[in-house]
Amino acid sequence: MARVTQQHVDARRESILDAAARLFARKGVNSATMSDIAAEAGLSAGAIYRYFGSKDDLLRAVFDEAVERNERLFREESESAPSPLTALQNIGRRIWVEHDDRDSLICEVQMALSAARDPDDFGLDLSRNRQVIRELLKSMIEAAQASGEIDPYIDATALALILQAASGGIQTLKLEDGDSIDIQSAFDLMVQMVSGLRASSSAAHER
Amino acid sequence: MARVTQQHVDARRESILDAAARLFARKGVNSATMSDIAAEAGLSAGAIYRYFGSKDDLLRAVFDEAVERNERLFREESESAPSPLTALQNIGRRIWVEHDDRDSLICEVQMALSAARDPDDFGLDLSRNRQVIRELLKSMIEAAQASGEIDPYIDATALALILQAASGGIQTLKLEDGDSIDIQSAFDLMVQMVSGLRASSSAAHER
Amino acid sequence: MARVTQQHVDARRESILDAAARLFARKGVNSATMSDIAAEAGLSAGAIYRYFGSKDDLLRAVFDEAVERNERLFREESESAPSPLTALQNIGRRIWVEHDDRDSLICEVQMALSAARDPDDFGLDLSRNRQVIRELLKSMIEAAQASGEIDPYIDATALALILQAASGGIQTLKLEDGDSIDIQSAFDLMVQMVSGLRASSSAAHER
Amino acid sequence: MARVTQQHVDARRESILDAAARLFARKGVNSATMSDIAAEAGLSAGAIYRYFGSKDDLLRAVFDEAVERNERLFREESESAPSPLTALQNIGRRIWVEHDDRDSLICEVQMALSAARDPDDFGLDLSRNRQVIRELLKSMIEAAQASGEIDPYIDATALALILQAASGGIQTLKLEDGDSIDIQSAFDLMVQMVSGLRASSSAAHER
DNA sequence: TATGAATGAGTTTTCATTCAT
DNA sequence: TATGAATGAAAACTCATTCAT
Repeated sequence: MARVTQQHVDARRESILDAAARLFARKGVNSATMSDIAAEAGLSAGAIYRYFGSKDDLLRAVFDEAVERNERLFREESESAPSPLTALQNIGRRIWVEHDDRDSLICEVQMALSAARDPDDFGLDLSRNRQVIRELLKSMIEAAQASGEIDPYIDATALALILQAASGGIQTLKLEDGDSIDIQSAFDLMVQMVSGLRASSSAAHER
Repeated sequence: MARVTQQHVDARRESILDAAARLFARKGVNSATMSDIAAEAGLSAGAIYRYFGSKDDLLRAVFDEAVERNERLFREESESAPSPLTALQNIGRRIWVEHDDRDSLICEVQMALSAARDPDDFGLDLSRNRQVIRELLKSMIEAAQASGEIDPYIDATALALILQAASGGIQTLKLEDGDSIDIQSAFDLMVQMVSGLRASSSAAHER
Repeated sequence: MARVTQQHVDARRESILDAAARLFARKGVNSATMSDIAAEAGLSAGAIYRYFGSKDDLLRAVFDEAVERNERLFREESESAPSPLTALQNIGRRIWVEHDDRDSLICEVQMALSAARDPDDFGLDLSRNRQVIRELLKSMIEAAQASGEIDPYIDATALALILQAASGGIQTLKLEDGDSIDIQSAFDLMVQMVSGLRASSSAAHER
Repeated sequence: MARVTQQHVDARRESILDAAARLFARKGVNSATMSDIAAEAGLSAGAIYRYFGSKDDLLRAVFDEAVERNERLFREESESAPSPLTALQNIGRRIWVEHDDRDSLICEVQMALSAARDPDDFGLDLSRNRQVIRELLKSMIEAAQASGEIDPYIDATALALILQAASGGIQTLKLEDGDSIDIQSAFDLMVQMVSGLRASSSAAHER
């Protein structure tokens, strides 16, 4: 296998990362053994160590990739969308509705991680990442408020938190109860609820 | 030793259950060791086995209790509230805002469980439980629609799913990022968004 | 085993330390497995971890104890002996001739350690310890020179090095070829060689 | 490929043997991995197996070569030296003072081996080898006694043991504390101590 | 009943060895 | 011949569970 160059190595790395993300999300970080992951990737346990120094390294890599995907998602949509609200909707659609196996992991992995690990280890990074996302959401909401798409009297921070919570929750439910759920309808309704905030503006700032 | 009556036994059982729930939520099911739990309950590791046959039994008991609490929560509120929407709001408030350590576990434990276990074991029960909750929510929403508190053209199933997802997500965020979050504002906004569905009804059923 | 107090715990710790020292010396640090050590101590592998956090901890403990024994040996003899040379001889005798299994490990363990480990880990401590011993030997030799027991023209540093080398070497040989060796005669001759340095003084400082 | 002749194969074998000896001595037999050795020899791990059937084979080969070098050392010196004592001194000098990396391994390797391996495997050979060396030393000492260079009342066996022990010990110290040691002075003193045995003869056999 | 020492099965990790290229 | 990816058999370590006290 002397000729199996970088390309092959990269592909392997990817497939391990993929398998790990899948299993971390499915079984939890602790329950997913290196053997499980190796099997899922079509390898023996020991082989993984050629690509990742330890289970923790692998975990970190999965996490980093999830973070990166998330950022890319936000960046792409906010750059290409015609308006802030549209951007928000597109991001929401991609998280709620459209997704391959890999995309769905963006949030699950983080939740699985946080549920399964000592906060001292990863917790800070996870928490920081969630906060960053919340800030991004808040900025987009404020932009939408500035452009008149969302009621300016709404508490942007609170809305960002709700969107994050609902998205996270939906990911978990999709992952676990996948078949018995009609995501599309839920997403449409969510959009409607956010849009509805325009009409109810007077009620809002009088509370 | 005959004097160590049922009362004492029950108290011990309770405190173990309590400690277990706390630790399962805090560290994840796998990372919480029997010794951890015993220490948290003020016992030695071996003693737990007098009250629960195995860690799995304990896990199951914690789960069952969480389910039971959840049911009690719904029952109490729907019986005492003056209207369906108020009931929903009260339930929401108790889940989002008011809660002692124990209550906050209602959802976390479920998430922790689902994140940490092989779906073959617990998954079905968890999934079934979540479905039951969704049905309950749906019934309450439909009741609110019947009484004119919520726009009747709204998809009750979708709303139930959103409420469940958001509540679950909020629990996780509270558990992990607790300090940096303003739950009360988020809850108020959530209430407003659900209420807002009344005003936007015409838009909704024309989609 | 609730009543098995500190005394029992200490005894266990001792016996594990004992077994570990024996096996480290006999098979080398790497080849001596935790199971080996446990078996030698009459335990299962896992049990050791109740007393020592890791194999490295155990190694360190064995090392520390060896150092301590060594120091005690030097201290006792140099305090109680009637003269510096006698002290040196007594120390020598205890290292070369008299010794139970445990004492013989004083040096072997250090050699086994150094032979089997990455110098980055333990090497510095080992080296420092050996240097300390050499300094002690040198001081004793100089005292003997001051009191006229050893030729003052002898290079005390060089003699200390020789004594340390010979003692270390002897320990290894004893450990490995034990039965086929007549230690007593070798020790007597060594004493004679050191004593002989008195007579050859003139030759020495004329070189 | 037919051109890659015996010459090339032998050179490769030599360089692997060299690398292995160096690493066995430096890191210990267990800690030196086949990859380490291969890298040190400028090869890949798998390639070694073209020259040595297994790590154990390689170990054995290193050992055998060390033995052979040792024997050659003794043979050369005892043949070329003008007198038995001079031969002993020359051998000593080559072991204590002069040596390239490879020569210094003569003893270290044996010590590393013995420290790192189950006595059942190699131990016997090692022990036998050491005994052979001791016998050689003894013969040379006896020759020196016969020629009047060393006091005939000295116990030749005991002196051989001391020389072997001191040489072995020195090798270890040199390997590990190399820089902080003045070998030359120690060697000179050792020579002096052996020579001194001439003068102290009367004292010796009267003890 | 409670303790906590001990066991043993399971998990991560390492590395000699094999083998497709 | 040489490579280095992959395997698989240990070895370190963890922890649910048992049991003598």
